[in-house]
Amino acid sequence: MQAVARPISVRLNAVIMTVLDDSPRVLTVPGSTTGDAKPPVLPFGPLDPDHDRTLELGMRRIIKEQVGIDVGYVEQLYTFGDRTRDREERIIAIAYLALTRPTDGFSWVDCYSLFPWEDYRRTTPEMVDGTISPILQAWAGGAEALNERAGVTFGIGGLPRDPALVLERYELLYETGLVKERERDFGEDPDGIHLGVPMALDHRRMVATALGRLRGKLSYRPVVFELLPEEFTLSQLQQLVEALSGVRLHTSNFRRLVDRAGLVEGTGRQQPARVGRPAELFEFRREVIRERPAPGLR
Amino acid sequence: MQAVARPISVRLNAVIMTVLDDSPRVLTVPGSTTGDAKPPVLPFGPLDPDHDRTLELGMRRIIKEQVGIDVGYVEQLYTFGDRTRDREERIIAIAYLALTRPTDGFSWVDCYSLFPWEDYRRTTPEMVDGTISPILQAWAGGAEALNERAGVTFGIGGLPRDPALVLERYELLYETGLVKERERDFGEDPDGIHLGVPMALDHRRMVATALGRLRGKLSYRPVVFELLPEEFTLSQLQQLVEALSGVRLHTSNFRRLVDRAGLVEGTGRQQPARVGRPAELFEFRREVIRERPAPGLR
DNA sequence: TTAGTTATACTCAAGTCGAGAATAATATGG
DNA sequence: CCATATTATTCTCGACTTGAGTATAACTAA
Repeated sequence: MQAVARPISVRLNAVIMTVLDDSPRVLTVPGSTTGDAKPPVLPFGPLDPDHDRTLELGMRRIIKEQVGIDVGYVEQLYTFGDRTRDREERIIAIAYLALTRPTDGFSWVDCYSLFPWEDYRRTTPEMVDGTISPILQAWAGGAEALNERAGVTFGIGGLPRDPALVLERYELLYETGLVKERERDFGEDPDGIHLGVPMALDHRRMVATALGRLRGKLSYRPVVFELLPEEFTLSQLQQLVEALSGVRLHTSNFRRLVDRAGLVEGTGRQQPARVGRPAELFEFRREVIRERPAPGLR
Repeated sequence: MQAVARPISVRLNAVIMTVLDDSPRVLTVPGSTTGDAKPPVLPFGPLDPDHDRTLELGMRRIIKEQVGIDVGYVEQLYTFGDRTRDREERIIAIAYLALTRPTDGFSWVDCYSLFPWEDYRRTTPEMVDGTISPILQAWAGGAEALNERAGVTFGIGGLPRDPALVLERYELLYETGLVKERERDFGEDPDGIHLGVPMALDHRRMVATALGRLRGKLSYRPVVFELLPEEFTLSQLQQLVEALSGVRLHTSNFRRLVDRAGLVEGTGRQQPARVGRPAELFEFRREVIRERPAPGLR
């Protein structure tokens, strides 16, 4: 009594990121979820098996059709395909990360509204010690067990915290029911504490994957320059890196690093004066790509 | 005059790796390619949309069915889906990396027979300076243009070479027609020089992705211990890392690193004596996972 | 007992990193 | 015109890490 196999549909999802007003942001589209609450939705669409020669070209086509922009940097992130409850078809979602300079007229969602526990630029977010730590401790059954995973992923208890573990932290909150999506997927604890703004489907997980990947890439690929204008100051560069990584950096050490890495070249020109000493304008040294196997800001 | 859309099939591919006789190896199955030459094939099978709850569980099922083993470490690598010529269906292949200790009775293919340009343990492989460098130079149109990409990916011309760029090097050889698969896919240059043992479909590309990922992971995840017995000597550990990374390491610096990283713990026991001074047996310190966010051998 | 072999420990200069302090060049408000 | 605030840029220095070489230890085989 073998039933007809459930159909599989392959879909491409775009996490288009930028940095705007000192925050990493992700592009969302109106979305058509039924019901009152309309959580943000990433651009996505089905693979066209006849016309999309490669997956990446298919992704670019969908972005062009839905958002109207040609993105520069595109990179495959991860393929999501866990079965979700009561769905007629099995969806395989191939997620891509794309980078673009900030463009007006789009709905750019602040990543730190999605993941408020990820922004350590001012101080440790209050919710980490105030909410996450005690709840994870109770969930894990005591401080001993907590350290097993939570301590090190969230950097609780004086342990060092790796900014790139964005996905690991999101997954941990998902498992403990601290994000709304858990309730939606399993019907658990509708009155529980829910942190951060939820998104449709597993889109927030995709953004977590993207931000984590991007943070990791900063140290060995010159990706930041995709987000900057042709000419920029070193302060702008530093603020961009701080926004993405969610930590504050020591200015003179950062400059030394940028300098030693050979990533930029002074133009001699100066930024139109505002207040304070005017800054020199720099540009990306493209040659660095041929000089070093892994150029970045580690 | 819209024809019926080409059907899409989703398949899971396993790159099951081990280290045997000082070589990284990948498990292949008999395969059923038509024709005389039977290039090695990776285990793969279709996703069962009704019964595989997650992609990873589907992959484990297929490995169990086809190879008969339960693998420990499993990680998603990449999803391949470029359209290949004259095929009725569009194949989306989700590739996974799995690690296992060496097991008898399987066809373990030496990765360095697939990628002979990747083993720098004795010396720079002869083919790099002898074959690859001049051909890439001619292809790129002079030394100047070569440096653009080839110089830095292959470490030609005194440039540093990153062992983790296995995929980038394979792709470059593919583009220049130096691997057999290029001829097969595009019918180019059947009499050209072809380096390394080819595999079926895009399986060699998958193995390149796997080896590159594994080399990268060595430095921030304690993956090597998946490949070692419960107790091992530091020499065994070093040889394993050398085999995977394809470079020779300075012994006392390696030991210092392992020690400082807190990865192992002496058992007090000694290895059954062979020749020379007997070595102490060590075991993996699992606690390291709770102590550091990214424990490994950088 | 000697030579060969493998394992393990010590040393040291060069380089890198983290943190703080000092100096420079502008605008603004008296 | 001068003091002050503000932002940019440079220096310094100790602690730590890295890369390479050298020395010593513990065994087997002859």
